[in-house]
Amino acid sequence: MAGSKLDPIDRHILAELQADGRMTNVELAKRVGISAPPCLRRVRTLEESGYIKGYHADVDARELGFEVQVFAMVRLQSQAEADLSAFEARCRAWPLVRECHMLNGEIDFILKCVAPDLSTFQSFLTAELTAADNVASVKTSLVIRCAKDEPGLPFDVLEARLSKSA
Amino acid sequence: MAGSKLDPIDRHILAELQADGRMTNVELAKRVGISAPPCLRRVRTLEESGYIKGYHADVDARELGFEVQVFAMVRLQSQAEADLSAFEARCRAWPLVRECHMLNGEIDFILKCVAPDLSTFQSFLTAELTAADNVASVKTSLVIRCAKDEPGLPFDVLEARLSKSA
DNA sequence: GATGTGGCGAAATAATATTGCGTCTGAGGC
DNA sequence: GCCTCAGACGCAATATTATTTCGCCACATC
Repeated sequence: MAGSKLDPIDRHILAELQADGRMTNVELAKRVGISAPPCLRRVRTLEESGYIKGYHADVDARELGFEVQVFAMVRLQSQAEADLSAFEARCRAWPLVRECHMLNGEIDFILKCVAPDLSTFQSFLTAELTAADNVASVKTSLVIRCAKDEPGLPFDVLEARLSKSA
Repeated sequence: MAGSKLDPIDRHILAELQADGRMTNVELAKRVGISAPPCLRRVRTLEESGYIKGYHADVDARELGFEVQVFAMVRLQSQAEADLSAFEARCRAWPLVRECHMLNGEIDFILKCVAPDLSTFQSFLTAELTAADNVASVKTSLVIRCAKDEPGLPFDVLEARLSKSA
């Protein structure tokens, strides 16, 4: 099973750094119950082995002037691999598109977009997204409000699972 | 306009910390072109005023055993505020639900969910989500692959906008 | 029971964060 | 035009943290 190369201390470290990525190493060591040097070694190992992909400040979108958040459900005309890849590459190049997931079912892609205001998004939608090659249809839904936006993963679910299989 | 209380250096700090939240203050100061003490003062101010909501390690979901990611489109029977809030509260309590956004249009909510495997998600879907009070219908779409998942905001868009209005 | 591997922690050192303070610049009042 | 003051800067000093070094112990292998 994936993740089983990690011991409980490693998972504890990941959970703590997921919750507060700027915690000092001494504080982290205290919380997971080991001393600072081995704790730092574990963190470095987790970083190098890819368990930790990076650290990011969580910046308030509204405060910064990004008032609008939109989900766009995209259907393509062709689902040939070359066409899927081409669309993904286009998404990566659009700064307003923050996430692009390929889905099963009738919708091919779901995009999470941000914009400073509605007109900026509308311009993007009509001039770029809908107009792009191979795009059959785009259905957009404005985010009215956000009830939950937890970064990362539920470590409690993971722990429960591992204790069962043990 | 929102964000205009920030000068270019502040925005530069936000952009850098969004890209690498664990950058040392001396490195950050070097990049934004001021000395360390005022740089740290600015970071603290940005944290206290809520521009920076927190810092998080980005943990690899697959490596940790979360193989499955799903978007769930939920419609409710009643859209009265009390019923909306009740559903949101339930979402906050479900660990597999990482994001819950209220949308305009025919879909009331979109949920981003993770799970260790498909059967775990199916159990959650049938026993919890679909079975919850006031839920009229749930349409789920499995994420086949993720082409883009950028944390945070496009600062280049913001800078372009501000330079135009100047 | 010898031996090697891996992880731990104490101590020392290097780097970083943080505080205190003197200086400069720009806005507003006289 | 000049004075004053608030805000922000940078230097230098100090406190805290990160990082390296090294010896010790537990466990698995033979």
